[in-house]
Amino acid sequence: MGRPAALSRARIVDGAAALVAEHGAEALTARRLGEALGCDPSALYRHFADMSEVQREVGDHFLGAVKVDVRAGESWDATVRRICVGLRSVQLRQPRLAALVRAAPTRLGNELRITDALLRELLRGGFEPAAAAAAYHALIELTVGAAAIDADLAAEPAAARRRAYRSWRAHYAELDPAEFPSSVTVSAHLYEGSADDRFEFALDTLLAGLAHLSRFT
Amino acid sequence: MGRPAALSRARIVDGAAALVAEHGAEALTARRLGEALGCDPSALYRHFADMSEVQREVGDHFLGAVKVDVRAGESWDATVRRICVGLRSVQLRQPRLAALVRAAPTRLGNELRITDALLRELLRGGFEPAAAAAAYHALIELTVGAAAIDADLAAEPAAARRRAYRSWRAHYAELDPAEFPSSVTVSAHLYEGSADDRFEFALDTLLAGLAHLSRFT
DNA sequence: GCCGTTTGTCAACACTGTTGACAAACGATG
DNA sequence: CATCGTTTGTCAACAGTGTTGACAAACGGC
Repeated sequence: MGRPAALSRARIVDGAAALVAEHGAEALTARRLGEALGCDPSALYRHFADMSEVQREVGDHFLGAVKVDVRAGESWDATVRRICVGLRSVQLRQPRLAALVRAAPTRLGNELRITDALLRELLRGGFEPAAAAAAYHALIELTVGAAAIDADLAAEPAAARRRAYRSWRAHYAELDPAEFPSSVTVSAHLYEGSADDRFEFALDTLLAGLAHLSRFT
Repeated sequence: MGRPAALSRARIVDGAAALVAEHGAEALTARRLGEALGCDPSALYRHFADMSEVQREVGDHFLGAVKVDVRAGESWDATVRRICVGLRSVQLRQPRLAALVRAAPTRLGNELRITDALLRELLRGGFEPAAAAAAYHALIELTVGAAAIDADLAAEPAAARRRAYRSWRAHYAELDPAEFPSSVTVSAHLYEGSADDRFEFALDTLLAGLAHLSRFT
């Protein structure tokens, strides 16, 4: 019944993911996606309510790269750390898409997988369900949030990133010491090292704080 | 020399801030701003390189609402907490603008004020400059990052927020226990309470972790 | 063979940021 | 006083964006 479907949700998401992988998330527009799929842009609306629905699915598609397997002998906090670092790296690779996934949980396959793995490790680490939920939210806020901050610059080549950090550092160093004394004092260490270093320090510190809340400590 | 300027950076920023305060950040477009100021949209480009420059200045304008004063007898971590909570509340009030300010530090007046106050408290709290910088970055990543996550929903009325949280919680509760056992176990506590509660738990836990790194402990 | 449904096409609408050519209005100069 | 150069705002246009409603093609069931 009805004209045979050349398109499907799966074909559209695949095409969209390929487009994003090759030309970046800003290339994911109705017209470019239609061109890539050999159809009119408006045909997409037969399968998705709007473009943001396509973006959500593509976002979850990329979350598939995050490894959440259990490893024998690995402590709960080491596993949590590994999952958060992996989640961050995926989000940094597709900054614009990450922006769409972070506001609300997509509750699609890959996101559920990651959520369940984090909760699994927290329960294993001696957190009661209520404490595990609180710890989960704290970890996600830091991980996804920090990725949101670092995403734009992460898209630039490493040399440009270092240049930006150096220029910001210099800016703080040259402030008026009377008005911004602490900034001038600390300036040499602001934006020192990589964004990954800074995130991992924050994550380790948060995990240390969380560890004190476990039943096992 | 030259035609007298009816516009100025200050007038444009004021008009833009008023526009944002009344109609939200998505109303900040060249055409609407031109209309509000009674000039052609293209006149803005005589004073700003592009619209993102206007947005940065408006973003910093709103940061003026964050109180960073010192209070006699308040511990360093209590002050840091207060500043972070204040910063978050401003960012939640103007979610779209916050998105533009977070990728790179604007290094404009109000942002510098907040940065200096946080560093001041960390130095007072017994952190060496390098440690203070690391702690500052961790606090900013959590605060600004979490705001990025919560911003969209924060724009909705409280009833809609609670409805969204309840619906997500229900979704986790109804997952297949064989595939997502931990999610089902914890589901009753996911997205429990307000986003502010969750943020403040994360902030307190991070601050507890940081406190162990101070010279004074 | 017709009918209804599904599905893709096409043209249009209402937006967006941005640019280049033009004109008005001023201060300084001859 | 007239002229010149500079500054500043206006206008029209370009190249995009998401989205919608009318239309036509292609199929399964009757």
